[in-house]
Amino acid sequence: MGNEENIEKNPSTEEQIKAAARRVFTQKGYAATRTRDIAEEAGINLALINYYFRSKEKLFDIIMLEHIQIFANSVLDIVDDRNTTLQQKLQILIDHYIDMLIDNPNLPLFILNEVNADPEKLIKKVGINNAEHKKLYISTQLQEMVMNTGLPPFNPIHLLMNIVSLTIFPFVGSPLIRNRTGLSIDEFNQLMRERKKLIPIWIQAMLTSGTTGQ
Amino acid sequence: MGNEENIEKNPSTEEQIKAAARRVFTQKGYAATRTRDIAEEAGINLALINYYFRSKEKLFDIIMLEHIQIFANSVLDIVDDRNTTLQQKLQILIDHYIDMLIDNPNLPLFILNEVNADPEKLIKKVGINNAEHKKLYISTQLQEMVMNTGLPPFNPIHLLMNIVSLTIFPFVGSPLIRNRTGLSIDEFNQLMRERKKLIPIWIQAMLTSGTTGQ
DNA sequence: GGCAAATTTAATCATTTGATTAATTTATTT
DNA sequence: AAATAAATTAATCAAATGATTAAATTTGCC
Repeated sequence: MGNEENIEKNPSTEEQIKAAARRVFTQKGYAATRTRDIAEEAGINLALINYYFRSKEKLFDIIMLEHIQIFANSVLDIVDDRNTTLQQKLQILIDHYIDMLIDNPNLPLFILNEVNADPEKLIKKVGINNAEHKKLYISTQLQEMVMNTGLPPFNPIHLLMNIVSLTIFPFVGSPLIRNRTGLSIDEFNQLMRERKKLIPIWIQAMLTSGTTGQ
Repeated sequence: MGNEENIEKNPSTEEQIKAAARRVFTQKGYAATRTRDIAEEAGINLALINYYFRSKEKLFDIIMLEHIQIFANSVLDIVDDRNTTLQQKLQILIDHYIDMLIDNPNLPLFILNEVNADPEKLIKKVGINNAEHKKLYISTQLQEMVMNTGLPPFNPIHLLMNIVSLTIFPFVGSPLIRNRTGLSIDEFNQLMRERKKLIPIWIQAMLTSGTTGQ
């Protein structure tokens, strides 16, 4: 009992707990989640959570890290691909994220909350070290694109915000949207899939509208 | 002691508690907030919270209701004004909301969370009765606008989502954005003020781009 | 089968937390 | 000023909650 090392454990129960924790944490957030909720959801004895994960917080950290990885997953590859145009990258990213969000609809709110609770802690924990700030190929492409349009100097932050807003926000607001419109989950998801085609068009329209920043 | 009626109370302490509760609840959410946090923040004795507000939940409901009212405030008037065009309405709404969000930056995440926790409960509590679904003048204007463009049939939900997304999401993501970009609060707010002019232009660009719905 | 390690369980602990109580202080009324 | 009501405080309660423990059970191994 009470062994400190991870010397070979039954992955089944451990994974059961993680799966339950994933569901409960993501749906209710850290503070509102009771370890007993997780135990019940997983159908296991309460003590097993501490047996396998030492503490509620350690378990949470694991789930959080996984979620961040889901979020960051493959994005670097897409963004740093030298064989795709900017437009192609945008399309691929939006496709990727909307599919991911349909599968994990309450991921964004969960992450936004934890970032809000303590931005430093999360960044540190996940370890998005600023070494990651190496020049990505997409940056070069953005620069070029801005040069090539005869448009007034261009603030890329607005562009980035817009893409992220248009893609993610509807999922964050989905409970309210669905409640007000009466849309079913399937109908809502169908709308989101429509946005895969629409968002790139809208972004393009913004760009050629002549103003995307001061 | 323990009187049940609201027969005249010192508004000072009561308001002090409400102000503290507003800050703490909005910043940490319901579950993570301890009544002791509120008492400390207000600089009053813990028991006074129950003396004035009966329970944590009752106090929370009051704060929440206030917040919703801030959100809904004056919107109906703007939206139902027969003397402004659709474009003017859009501009006024965005101006209004961005100013409000600069003053209350963590209001959206707070509300999104509580809606997410229990959509029914919130709607019921706030009492957005569907009687509110009377025909607003803006609906007529939207219809007309859609008719007047020769564009393919138009899904207003996307348009609404886009306006709300572009306006609100940057505030929800602000901790992350600021952390990543190194922007100060003032610089961030300046960006948001820029968006007052930009969002209507972008929306217009979307509309004339030929596709805003299936 | 028998043994040791790993896993699981039920019971319990110590804190935290929302709430209450009884006593004290302050304000209001007569 | 006395009496009454309102507001405030310190102490405490009961339930909830994260965590631990010791015993029981299961598993893997010879």
